[in-house]
Amino acid sequence: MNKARSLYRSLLKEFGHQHWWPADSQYEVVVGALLTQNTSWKNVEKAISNLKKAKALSPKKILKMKKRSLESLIKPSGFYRQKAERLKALTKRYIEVIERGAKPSREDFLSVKGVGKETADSILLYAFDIPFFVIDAYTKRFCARHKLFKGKDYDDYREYFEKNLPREMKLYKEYHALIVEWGKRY
DNA sequence: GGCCAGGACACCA
DNA sequence: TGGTGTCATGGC
Repeated sequence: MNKARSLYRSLLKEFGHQHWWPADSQYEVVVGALLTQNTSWKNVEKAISNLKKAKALSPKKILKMKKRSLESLIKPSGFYRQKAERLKALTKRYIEVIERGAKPSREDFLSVKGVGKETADSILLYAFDIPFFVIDAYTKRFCARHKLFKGKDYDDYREYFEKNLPREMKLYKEYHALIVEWGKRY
């Protein structure tokens, strides 16, 4: 067993299953992926709760809603002006992807302003069940701390994990969630 | 009361 | 390509 796999086993043993991504629908995952950018999940929960209470957590509602109204609902998640703008753009793309029917590509979401690699991969993995390994600041710290891998940029790290793990969507989901949990503690 | 969160982008050299 | 400023709220 390689080091990436054995570290996964220790994380799972220490923290247990994380049950990511907590959401009632696929679209809710997409919304959460954008709102959680550089933001604690607690604050994202408040924003999503506001959207639910306003019965606005659907692609059509979000698109139809006035930007000011959307801003006030997602305010707790911070950066609310740009997030309102970007959430609308992402939602528009999401609808196109769904209506097209075919499996979404990374570029489908990466090309949306405000969606970078981590957010795009989070959407592909957690909303669409497509095995892209999600990299974040914790992951890089995790690699350094355990002398697992030293990469140059995002895709270096992603490829490292994807080459050293079986290509299983459920494993990718759990591993990333565990690394985040690890990162909060250490 | 300061620090930072489940980032991304613009602008600069 | 690398470094820095900006966006903003709420929890600890």
